[in-house]
Amino acid sequence: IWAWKEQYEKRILGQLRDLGASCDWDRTRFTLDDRCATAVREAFLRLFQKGLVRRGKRLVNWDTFLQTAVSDDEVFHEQVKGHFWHIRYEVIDPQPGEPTSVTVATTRPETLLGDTAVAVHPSPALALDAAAAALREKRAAAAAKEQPEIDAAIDDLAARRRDLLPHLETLAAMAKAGRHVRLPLLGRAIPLVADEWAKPEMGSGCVKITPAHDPNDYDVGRRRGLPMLNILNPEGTLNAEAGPYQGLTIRKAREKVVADLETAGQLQQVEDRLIELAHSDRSKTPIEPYLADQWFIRMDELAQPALDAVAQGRIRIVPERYAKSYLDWLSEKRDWPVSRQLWWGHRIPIWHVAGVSEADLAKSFAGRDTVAWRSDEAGGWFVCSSEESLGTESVAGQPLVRDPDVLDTWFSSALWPHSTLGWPAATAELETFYPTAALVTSRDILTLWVARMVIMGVFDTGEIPFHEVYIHPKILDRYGETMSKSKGNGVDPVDVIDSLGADALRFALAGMATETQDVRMPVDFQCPACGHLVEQTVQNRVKPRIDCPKCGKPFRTQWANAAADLDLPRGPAVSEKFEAGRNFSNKLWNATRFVLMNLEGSTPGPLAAMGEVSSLPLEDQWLLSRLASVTRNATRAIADYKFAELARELYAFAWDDYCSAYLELCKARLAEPAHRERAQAMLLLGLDTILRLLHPIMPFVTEEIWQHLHAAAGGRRMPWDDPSSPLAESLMVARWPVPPEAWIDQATETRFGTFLAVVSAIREIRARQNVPPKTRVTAAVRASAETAALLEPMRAAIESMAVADLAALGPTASAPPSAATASAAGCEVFVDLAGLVDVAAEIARLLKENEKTEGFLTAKRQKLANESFVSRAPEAVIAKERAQLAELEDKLSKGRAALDDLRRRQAPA
RNA sequence: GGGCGAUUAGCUCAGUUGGUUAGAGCACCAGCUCGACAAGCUGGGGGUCAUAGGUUCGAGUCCUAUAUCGCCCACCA
Repeated sequence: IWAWKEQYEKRILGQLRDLGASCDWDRTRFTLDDRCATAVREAFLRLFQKGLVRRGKRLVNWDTFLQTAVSDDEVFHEQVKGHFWHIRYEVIDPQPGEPTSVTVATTRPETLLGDTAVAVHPSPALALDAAAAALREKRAAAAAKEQPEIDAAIDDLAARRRDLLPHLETLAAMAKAGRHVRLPLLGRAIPLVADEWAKPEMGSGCVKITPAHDPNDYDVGRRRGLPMLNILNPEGTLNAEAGPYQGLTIRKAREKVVADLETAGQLQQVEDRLIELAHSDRSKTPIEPYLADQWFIRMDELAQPALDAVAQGRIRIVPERYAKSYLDWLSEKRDWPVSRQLWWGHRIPIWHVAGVSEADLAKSFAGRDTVAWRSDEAGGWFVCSSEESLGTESVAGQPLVRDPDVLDTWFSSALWPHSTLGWPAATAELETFYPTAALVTSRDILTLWVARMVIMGVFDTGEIPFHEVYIHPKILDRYGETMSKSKGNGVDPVDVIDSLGADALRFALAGMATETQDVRMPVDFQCPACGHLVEQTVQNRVKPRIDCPKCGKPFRTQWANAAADLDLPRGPAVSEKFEAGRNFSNKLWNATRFVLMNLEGSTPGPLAAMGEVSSLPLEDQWLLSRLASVTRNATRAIADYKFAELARELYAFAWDDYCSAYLELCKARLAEPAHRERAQAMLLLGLDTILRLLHPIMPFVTEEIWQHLHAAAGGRRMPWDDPSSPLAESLMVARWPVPPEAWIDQATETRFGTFLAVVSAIREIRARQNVPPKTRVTAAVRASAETAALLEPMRAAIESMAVADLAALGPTASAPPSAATASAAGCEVFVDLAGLVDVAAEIARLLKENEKTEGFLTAKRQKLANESFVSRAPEAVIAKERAQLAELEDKLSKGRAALDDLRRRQAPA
């Protein structure tokens, strides 16, 4: 929304400026009256009444075309051709041996009308030495070809030291003695001051000081207690301070000042040079630094409770490291400038009235606690009120004139937690929902927004506004830059929703929400004609239309505005990042189709009565164990704001465990009437649980599936559902799963892992021997008696999943005469390929495999031979290493035997 | 100038209190349309964990320095 608003604003203002229009803010400004306006006025009045609102001065970036201050991020710098004017200021009553004038150089000669001092460095010799030392250091570190340039600079400094230093020393002494110079053209006497801002290594070593129109000069002015003269009117003409130049525009004034200096003989030199000039992003007009009266909120008292809330842990910031920047920033207790010169916003509820006494005010507003006032220290009064209609009143015949400024957008935002609940009225919502639970936001507004919400929440209600603050990562573009309105590198989420779905978007975003990392998201434009992906680059990302490099047809982008562009088909900005989410939705949908298809003819009821877990088949015990541990991990991930972990855990469980393993196993069971019912129940249990766990990050597809399940299996109950009430109408209000911890069994998961490894080993042999998928093979598994015993019940499953007949399973199982081998989880797997086997390929693979095993074995032996490892490492670690060593030795000997076997077989051929 | 963070596969990212052979998705290679799913299935290749030191039996993980990048703040940290 922000980006769009900016685009419109820029376009409109740019066109106005091109037409030579001027801007009258009093007519364009309007006040915002939303449900928060009352809260804003009330909160401001309370601050005013407590003496926490003050009037003060501030140097702002002034846009003379818009007649408004712009914030730092609305400023861009551009090199322009300009001049450097060297101007002579005469010294008043020079003593013998003193110079009669000083020379300063400026790119903005008209600002001399606002000069209130000329500065020289207090100790020029030291400053020159420091500069020379810095250059020598730089020379030592610099590459050879840069050195001549640095040498020249060092020589220049030496020359300055010789020729200019005595002069500068004299000036520094004069500054300390309180001498003055005469301001050209206006004739005012201004002091010569000593300040480090004047650089002896640059120019004449002297610098003019215009505190009201230059940030550095403003600092000097504050340090030296200089007067600050604003010589500009808001629209960029000179004001009465400029004397004879009053009423001229800056440009005209500059021409006239230069001409007059020339006439007066005070212009010594004019240099051409390129100048880095700040421009307003909104109007493209050069920025004028401008000293303006602003409203401030005093922070000294207000900040402390907000500081304490985080320091004492009543507000928890996640990730924790951000608490530091919050505390550091608040502890400065810097006053908050709240007035803004914008064309929309909440208008400051302060009116000004002059020519009345305090008694008049007291009489006019007698008995009204909605009005407060304070002297403006110039004979008038500032009146603050929570009543919007105050401006229609008058005091002793004098009008109340409202302050033209609006409040900083963060002022109303600071009230958000309580104003949206109805404050200042004591509503039921406020009572029920305040303080809120968690605030989720981006780290760059931690101070701007979060800290101020805490401050204002505590000030207005006496309570902190929330207990936890979650700072989420930011998405960057392919170059690692923050997506921003001015760069135009944003992605419209609606494009993603249109092409891949809202769940794909949300799932992918959750997957990106890791604790530390900001995420790069390369984006492409998708050609609507041919589907070709056009990489979004710095060049094309701000264009309203792009010609597809493949099919040549043009399409429009999100920036299209002209009628001709708007007629083109839209080329959405897409990213493959979201495809995994779309594919996952699809996978869930298809798995559901399988379950529904196999539920036909059954009417599932409560699933609680499944009997002793230990009496269930291995795969069912395994599913329950996985279900319980995944649920536990997912629940914890949500509580800890670890959304990426949540997404990964559920993706892996649903796809690999539920679909690839369990669902495949069920195909055989569903075909047998004796096992069908239990398989149906277990499939439902798994799917239902997955839906509930996924719902927070994939709300739409899970709800849709839930509704379908309602039709087919509305009578089902999970063990954690209330058996006496009907199943939840919507997934949104269904109970979060709470499987018993007792379901979790590590031994079961390990055993099931062995089974999967055996299946995988047979499949691997098939793949590398290019056995067609439907061709049945004969396999044998040599395993310890213990392993064989637990694999025996899975025999049918192995056979169906690996498309194999298991000829032998046990410690004595032997390799068929012509076999390919593989090892899996301590078992040896043989596949009889009778004549089909590619012996040469098998030998090559075994050689490679054995070599790899030997490598590990050598490393392992060395480790265990290392005296310091064996004596210092924990017992468990050493035992583990020994077990691995034994396993590797076993694997190698089997590998070598298989190799010998194959070589013998190959020899006769 | 101050502070915070990052650097791991071609790309985008995980990696728990230091302990098996560092993982995922996409991309890549080979083979597959079997009644859930080609947006899929099965298998595979691919990494000196930015660089240099240090601590440790053991470092992607801890410490120091360097380089590069990002962000916030800047008269006051």
